[in-house]
Amino acid sequence: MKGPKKTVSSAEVARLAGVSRSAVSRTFTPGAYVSEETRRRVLEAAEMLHYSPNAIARSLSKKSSGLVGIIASNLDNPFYAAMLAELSSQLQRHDYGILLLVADSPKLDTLIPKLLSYQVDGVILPAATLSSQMAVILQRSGRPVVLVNRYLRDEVVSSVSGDNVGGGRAVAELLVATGHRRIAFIAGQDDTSSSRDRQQGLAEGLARHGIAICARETGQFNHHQGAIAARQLLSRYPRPDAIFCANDVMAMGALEVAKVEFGLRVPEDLAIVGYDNSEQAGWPLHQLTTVDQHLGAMAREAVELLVDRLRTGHDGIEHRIVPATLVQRATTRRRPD
Amino acid sequence: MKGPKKTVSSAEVARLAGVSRSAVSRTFTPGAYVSEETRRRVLEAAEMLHYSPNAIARSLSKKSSGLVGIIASNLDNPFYAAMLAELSSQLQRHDYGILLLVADSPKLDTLIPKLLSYQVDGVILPAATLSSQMAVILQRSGRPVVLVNRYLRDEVVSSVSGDNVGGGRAVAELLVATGHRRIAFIAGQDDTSSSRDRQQGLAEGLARHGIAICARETGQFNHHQGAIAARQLLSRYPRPDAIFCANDVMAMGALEVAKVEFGLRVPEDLAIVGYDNSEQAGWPLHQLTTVDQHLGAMAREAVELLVDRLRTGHDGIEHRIVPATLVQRATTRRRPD
DNA sequence: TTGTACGCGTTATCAC
DNA sequence: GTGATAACGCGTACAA
Repeated sequence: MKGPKKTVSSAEVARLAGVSRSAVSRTFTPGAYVSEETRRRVLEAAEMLHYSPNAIARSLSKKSSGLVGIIASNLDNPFYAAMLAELSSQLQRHDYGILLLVADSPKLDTLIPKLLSYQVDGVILPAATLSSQMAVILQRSGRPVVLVNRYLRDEVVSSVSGDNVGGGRAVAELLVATGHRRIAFIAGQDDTSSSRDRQQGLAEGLARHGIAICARETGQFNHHQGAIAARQLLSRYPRPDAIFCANDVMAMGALEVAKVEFGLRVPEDLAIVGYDNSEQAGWPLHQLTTVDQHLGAMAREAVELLVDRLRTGHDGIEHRIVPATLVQRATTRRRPD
Repeated sequence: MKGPKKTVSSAEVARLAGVSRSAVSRTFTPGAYVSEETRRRVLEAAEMLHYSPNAIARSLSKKSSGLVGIIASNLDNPFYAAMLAELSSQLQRHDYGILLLVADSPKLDTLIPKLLSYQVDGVILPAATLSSQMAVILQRSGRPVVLVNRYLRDEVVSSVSGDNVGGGRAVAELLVATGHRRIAFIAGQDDTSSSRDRQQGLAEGLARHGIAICARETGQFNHHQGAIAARQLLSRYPRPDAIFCANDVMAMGALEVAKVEFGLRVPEDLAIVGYDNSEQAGWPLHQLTTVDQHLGAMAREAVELLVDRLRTGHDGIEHRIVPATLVQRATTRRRPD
């Protein structure tokens, strides 16, 4: 029993069913006028021929592909891997297909036009580090674009992000309440809004208690650089008594350096806080205090935002912020009540 | 400066350049007969109009979409996240677009036809756990299909996987050489070839020294279940002195249980070995001995296999195996030389 | 080398 | 309700 090597078209179904191509088309178009009788005959013929409508042809005719482009990157970071899965899931729920572009490749510039050439209806960019220039190029193509976990200063493109400032503030409050005074920050990449805002939130929160961030290093959002940054910070004198990292991966790097290399007890000698509440953060060996970004909600909002633009056709820029929640675990001291 | 809201076609370019549509088409078709003169004029006109060929229309005309479907799953497992990134990168290198399907969603059955309706030229399935039935459905659609990290008994569909048997054997040799005799195994999902083969390799390797696997639990390839499985194993009497897990994530779960709950010293009291050599396995806090699958090579082979089928049109079933390498770290004792 | 004409599979429009 | 017919944007024999 071999399947249909050759592609079978609506014309053949029409012929077999003894109707016109239009009838076939209507049968497969939800909410179109077809009598029960013809519908039945068409479906029967389609079944026999293993027919199913050609989405490519439909796209051409409808001038809309039903495809959404996702430009992913940093899939080695669990947060972005999970984000991709969540976005895909949401888009699939809305019946959109997904054209994936992984941006870690060098020749990204040539890949974007390629994505566009497939007539994607819209684009989602879940990325802290993609050049902002890219978003503008996409926007210029006339399709709705939504940035996730990052925004642009000039607000020229829609975005959904977590409340990074609020998250940073919550961390500040926790650290101060648990007796810390020398608080350091490990940033991600400098030009990302997420890292910048988390730092700002921390600074603001500390300022309320007359404290300033005592030191700062950059960790590029990855484990290795995070470890290096921590090494720098912990070599200072006086040593910080708390480190807030712009994401979990860096925090785990810092945690390792603190325990393994400096023999510090966490949280007695040093408190460490991450950001993202990735699955690993909850594992017994880490028990990392962190901030939950509510990744699922972010994905939902992003897709909703995009789908709304797609359905209604209006093209307003919108900027949504999803609240963040502090998750206390074992890398910070218990807060006195 | 707004971009082209309306889609611009080759006809308009042709008119502006004073040539026929064919000339435009040829200009954008690598290796077609166009004089330098016309090519220049066409490109100039195209530039002015911001024209770029419509891949959807081309697909319809050429009866080939240039799209490859990837059905991903378990993106929370770093191995599969990395695999997706690597496959994408390779496909992009070969100039293929990627239609992504994330299979964790419930209504997968309705999603596959959707994928097919976009006329993907081929499909890659990087998945240990996807139902084998699905692969057959895809195969039946007449498109080349490549399974990654899994194969089917009846060999009816092409595949690329790691040398799981060899990897298991290498682990057995290491454990025996470092003095272990009571060796347990934590399996992934039972019906997956990868888990099955790793166990078989272990069993074979041990058998050479007259040893049998002393106990076995199932951990579903995830951290939580891996921890539960380890809890079971370590509660037995006599306690195993080594545990081999079918992947790293489960091994890290086991490691935590051993250290935190049972207060065991690793590797003195208990050796633990994982599989995948994921990035986390190398982190200082884990230092997990594991087996490197050479994920990059697997992805390369898979794409090569598919692209070859696509270009040449021949449809032979092929089964490739990528060698695995043991990576010794701190969760096993030093091997005496 | 260039242009004409047709086909790709579908949907939209309009008479019937 | 139904069936011709014209788009949709492009590749490509074929003839010139």
